[in-house]
Amino acid sequence: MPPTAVNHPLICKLEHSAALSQVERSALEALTLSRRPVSARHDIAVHDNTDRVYLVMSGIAGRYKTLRQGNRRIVSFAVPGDLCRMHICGPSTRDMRLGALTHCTVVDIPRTRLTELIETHPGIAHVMRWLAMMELNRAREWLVNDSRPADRRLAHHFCELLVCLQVVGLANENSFELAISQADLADAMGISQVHINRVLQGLRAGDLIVWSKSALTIPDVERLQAFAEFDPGYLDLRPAKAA
Amino acid sequence: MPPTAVNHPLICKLEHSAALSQVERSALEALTLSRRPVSARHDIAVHDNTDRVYLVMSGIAGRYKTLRQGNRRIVSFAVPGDLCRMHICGPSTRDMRLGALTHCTVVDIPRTRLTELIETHPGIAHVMRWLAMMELNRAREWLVNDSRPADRRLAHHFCELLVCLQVVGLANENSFELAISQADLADAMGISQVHINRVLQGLRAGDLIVWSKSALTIPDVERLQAFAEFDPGYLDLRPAKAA
DNA sequence: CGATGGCTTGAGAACACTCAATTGCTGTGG
DNA sequence: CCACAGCAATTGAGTGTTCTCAAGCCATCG
Repeated sequence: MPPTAVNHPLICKLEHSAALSQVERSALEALTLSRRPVSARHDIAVHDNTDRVYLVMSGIAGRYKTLRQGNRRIVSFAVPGDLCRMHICGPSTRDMRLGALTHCTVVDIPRTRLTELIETHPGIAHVMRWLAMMELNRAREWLVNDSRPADRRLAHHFCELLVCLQVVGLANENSFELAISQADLADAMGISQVHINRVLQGLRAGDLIVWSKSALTIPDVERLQAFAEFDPGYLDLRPAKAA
Repeated sequence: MPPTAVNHPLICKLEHSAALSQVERSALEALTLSRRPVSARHDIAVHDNTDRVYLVMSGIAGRYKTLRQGNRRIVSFAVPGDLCRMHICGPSTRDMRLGALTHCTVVDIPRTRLTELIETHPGIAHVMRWLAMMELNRAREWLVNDSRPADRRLAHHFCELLVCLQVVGLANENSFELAISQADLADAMGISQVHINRVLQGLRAGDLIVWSKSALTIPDVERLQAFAEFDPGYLDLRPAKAA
């Protein structure tokens, strides 16, 4: 197999939906040559610039909005392979921001070039539709998750991260690197920093997770999934990559 | 102007994104001839049937999921003109349900016929992409909303409902019919029935809303929007319908 | 008249918040 | 090597929100 499919998180992820032709893979790869570092706690997207799409190549970013009261709500994580600001029209989402939670490497993609690719390559158009749908499923799953008690909610996030990082080869069977802060996690769950600390301690005490030195390990994945009521179906990933 | 555009909620809503040709309007209309009543508290969608899309013509429905613990979380409302179960692939969303909150009239649309329309009419394809994007924006806005205190959160839902119903001509400047129960509202907000009752009393006491006899009136729309921190930008509706 | 479904109220417990202080780690400059 | 600043994690204490359980009320409908 070509090394590009393995190393390139976007292609890696998209091919969990449907296989791409070699031409399509190359076209996508050509889009993502020039990379740019973004340090933690800095915004990736220029606020009112809507003619660019951003691809995360490494690190973890977050789509978020800051409320008048001052608290920030992260509405989704963007891990390597995730395209951001795809779905924008007019001045609509001008107050939804995109920031790096850890140090990130990103690619700026002109929206027009991506549109061209979609119009000329049916395979790319197909996987992009799949992407939009999966993002919607994911957002609604986060809403459902918001109704769960905090400990199960947090567990659910960990389960989702595990699967999403496995897709791009950044997690093994039961662990992955997670360098974000507790404050970021709190903002993603909609609870306070003090409280997430105590919830984390609860999960640790129950041997559901081990999180030290930026490495998160899940001793018993099935047990954590059962605890979180996690069912990966909504991510709609094919069981395995059939080269 | 033709009466169909005024009376048909789906066309009415889609034309807030971009104008459709007369041929496209007729094609959509032809899809939605046979209507079916669904009484309150009954599911609209057959659980594991994924080859149909549902269009709400009257009443209010909700997309929801029931958690193990027994509580139900509504992740979005479907008002007249809303297409449901558009975005499904594989067995993914098998546990996300679609139920009528009030008495509803719905149209069952074979997914294949809608796909045909999208493939043959570029205008329809365009507005469908807009629709998917708006649903994602909306879901993320609900997530942000979940971080607000309960009274502001409820106010935000009312503001959104007002705009969405105005789009299809089911709300006037500051009021609309709202026949759903407090329990439904509670499930949409992720709080208990007892609590929503008290939050409602708070909004009523502050003269922010009047809700009696299934009619919701907002005495001062700007004041409620300010209270809820509501900005309709995420719905991406054009200011007015230009015939 | 009784049944039903929805709304309202009370009371105590559980959960999550804020404020504030402490600890530990890490990189930097002297 | 130490002092220091900055950031993240932790802990305590008191407060406020939201929950559950339970009962009562009020329409509507047969």
